[in-house]
Amino acid sequence: MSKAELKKVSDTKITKIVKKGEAIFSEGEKLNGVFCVRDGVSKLSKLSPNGKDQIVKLATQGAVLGQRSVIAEETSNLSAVAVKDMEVCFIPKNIIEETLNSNPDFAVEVLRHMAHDLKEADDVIVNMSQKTVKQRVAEAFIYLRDNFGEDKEGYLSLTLSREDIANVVGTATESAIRIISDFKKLGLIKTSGKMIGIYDEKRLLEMAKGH
Amino acid sequence: MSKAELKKVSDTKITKIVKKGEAIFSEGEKLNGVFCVRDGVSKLSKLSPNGKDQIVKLATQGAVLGQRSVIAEETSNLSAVAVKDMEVCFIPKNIIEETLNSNPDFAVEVLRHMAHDLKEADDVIVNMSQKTVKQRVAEAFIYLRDNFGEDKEGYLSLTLSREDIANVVGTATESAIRIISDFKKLGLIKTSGKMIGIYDEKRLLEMAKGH
DNA sequence: GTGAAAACATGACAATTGTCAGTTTTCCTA
DNA sequence: TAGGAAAACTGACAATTGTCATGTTTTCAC
Repeated sequence: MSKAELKKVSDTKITKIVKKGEAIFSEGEKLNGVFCVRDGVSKLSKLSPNGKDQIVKLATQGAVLGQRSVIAEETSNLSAVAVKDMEVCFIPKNIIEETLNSNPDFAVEVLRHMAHDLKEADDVIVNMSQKTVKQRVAEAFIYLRDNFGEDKEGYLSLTLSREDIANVVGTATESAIRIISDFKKLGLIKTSGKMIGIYDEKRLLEMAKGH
Repeated sequence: MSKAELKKVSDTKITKIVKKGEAIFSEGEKLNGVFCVRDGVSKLSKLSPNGKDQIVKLATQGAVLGQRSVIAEETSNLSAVAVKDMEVCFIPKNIIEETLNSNPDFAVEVLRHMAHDLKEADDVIVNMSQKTVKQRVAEAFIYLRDNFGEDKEGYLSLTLSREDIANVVGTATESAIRIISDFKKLGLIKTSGKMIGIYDEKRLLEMAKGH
């Protein structure tokens, strides 16, 4: 089963609407299938012992949620909550398992995909531990632009709350807000309400790399 | 090919000795196979832009290194350096690929393994971003004890330099050293040269969770 | 054994980041 | 569209962490 075939399967399945703020699944939940994202954006986060949510990944169109847990036959280690109204479809566990066992190509494709996720996770670890909050915020904006695009006025298409930005970056909401203000004063970005637009990509990139 | 069969294959291969401090492979290198750890311990680390090394994982007996890169057909995103004399064996890429394509069970097993690694990576991300350095150091000692054991005098079997400890935890070497001194003063651990032993596991665990 | 290099340790200080306690703005619903 | 809740913002301060400079101990090759 190729990606195209998988898509075909997912096309035939009934899709479900998930409104912004609603959960698709929660940490610790046993999943009996995976979810394909047809539209919208979901944040995948994990609650830390101190009560804060760390966002580990943002998933959009084409992403598959819950794969890891279904394959490892474990409860989910992450929660999935929509940050933009979503359309998702569900593929039951047994279909996944059957296909995995019968079709090596499919397994290898999933494997490749997971290998890629693992590399990304390694990169996040290094960023988290070796970069300053300011650098991580700068990087986050570039990431959001590259992955979700911007509208005609130059604002990021994906609008996250300040709290969500802080949770992506792994810092206190107040710190994130302060840094956003600083960036605005420095002319690196512009804001309008909660929307954020990149003005000076070059300097923002320099900032992300550290001066 | 089951894990046992894989082990058999690896047993027939010529093993190589890697001395403490020597590299098995480096970041950016193209790998034409994977390495099975027969004995010893390797650190998997990634250089951050500011020149510091972040240790992402410690691999010991039974671990397979380079899997991710071979599967994704990418250069390695990590360096592997021995922190304790090692014995490793090499399995060429083409054998891995053939087996992956012909044997669904093998692919599924590798998949499971990678799913597990991915979960661990998510946990590390949360720890890095949401815990204090002190909490992370405490956690590191417990991790080292649980995964590598301790000798009869109660010292951790795996002795890392203070610098390596700092690189696991993602902090400055001086900060790590200071915290180790504090823990010693508090009676949580004992030290003898660079060796470290856990005295009060309960309080160390409390420390790791945050008070 | 001995001397040099590396690793460990400590002090002083500055920079970063978090917390708490508010005020202002925005957004949504009735 | 008014009113109330949630989100965004700001200031003051404390805690954490990094940096630099320096002294001490350990390690290891000769």
